[in-house]
Amino acid sequence: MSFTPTQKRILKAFKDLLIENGYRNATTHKIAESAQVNETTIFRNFKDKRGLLQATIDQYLADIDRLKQEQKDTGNLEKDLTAMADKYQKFVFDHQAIFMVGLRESFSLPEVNKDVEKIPIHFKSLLVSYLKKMQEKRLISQDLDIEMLAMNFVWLNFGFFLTQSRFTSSFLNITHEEFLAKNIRSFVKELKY
Amino acid sequence: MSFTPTQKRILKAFKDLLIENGYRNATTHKIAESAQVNETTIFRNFKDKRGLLQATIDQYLADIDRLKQEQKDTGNLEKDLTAMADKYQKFVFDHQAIFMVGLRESFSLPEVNKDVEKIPIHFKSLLVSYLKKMQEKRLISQDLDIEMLAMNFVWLNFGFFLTQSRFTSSFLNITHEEFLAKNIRSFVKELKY
DNA sequence: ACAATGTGCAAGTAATAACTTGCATATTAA
DNA sequence: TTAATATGCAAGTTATTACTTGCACATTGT
Repeated sequence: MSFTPTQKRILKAFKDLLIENGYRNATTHKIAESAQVNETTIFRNFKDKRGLLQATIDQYLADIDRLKQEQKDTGNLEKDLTAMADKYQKFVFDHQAIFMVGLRESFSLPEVNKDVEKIPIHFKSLLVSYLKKMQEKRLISQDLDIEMLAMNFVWLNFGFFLTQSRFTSSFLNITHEEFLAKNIRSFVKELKY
Repeated sequence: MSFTPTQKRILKAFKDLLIENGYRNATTHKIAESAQVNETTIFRNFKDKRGLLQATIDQYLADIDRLKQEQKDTGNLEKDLTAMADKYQKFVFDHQAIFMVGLRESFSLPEVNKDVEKIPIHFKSLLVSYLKKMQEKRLISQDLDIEMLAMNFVWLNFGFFLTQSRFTSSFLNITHEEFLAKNIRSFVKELKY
């Protein structure tokens, strides 16, 4: 999992092209051009194009494990939920390349799709267990459909992220900070007694 | 805008492949196979591959115009918002092919992306004007951030649709009906006094 | 009955993309 | 200083893909 400077440049170029064109349409020619290396250097370092994808997935999976470790609740709803949403959004942003591939090439690369699916699944279970704990502590209303609220929050974040990343209209887009501040406050309102 | 049975079969096969593989990776060979016609028949009917895309876009644009026409409010918040969400989701579902292409090939086919962007833009402005009207009629709270709530609703629907269409885990997915029933009720709660 | 129209089929073309190979050259490590 | 290692470069291979052409055949309207 440690890479030479050349390998890092190649992987960076590869990821940029994944975001724009997806795996199948990211040509080794363009990767080489963007990384400013000779095309053959790619094959010598990563064996084949699949090797590039595998290296990217390996980085991603290692990072998911790290994400699952850290977790600290304060009991302050707005603060905790903001932190969770922020963490989730930042993670998806950092791994945008593999995330987009998992979405758009879900049919041709089902393994990648399975790996990407792990994010919303983890995010949802994180939310469910957090909300249940808050219910036990009597900090939020007792008659809430927690499963639904958690999914609601996941969909909202997912929808926001994709709108930001795929649409340019300012009519649809706000800043990450504004999203966190306003939308989470409104979500928290739903939870209170 | 009227097509022969052969042309309809070709367009159907094309759209199915757009959903799975996107435009660039939908090969004329596979389209022909799926439509059970000879590959040459495609070119004779639609000139080139771009012609297939254009025909699909034309159908989509005509349908968007139709969507913008129909609009009937009852004043019943839950009913109206459910109808809107339902209409939006059904529309996106019907035009999933072009919708997915606009998302995943936003860099290589920016024109398609622009056309697809029209949906959330229209959906948002529909919601904003509806909520403003309800505010004037004193049917919902006066101190609401309507812009934000409308976008919130758009993101929620968008996130739900993509999760449904791209992820298979039952942990993340519920039925269309359940989504409408539960999530909209919860959204309506936020609006009331 | 016949002419137009649409489709199937076989063959081919030109461009692109993922690799391979062989060799020259530059950098680094003993 | 020398030997290993990494990279650049030029050329080529193989497969795929969008698209073309020419001809045979079948359906349909007059």
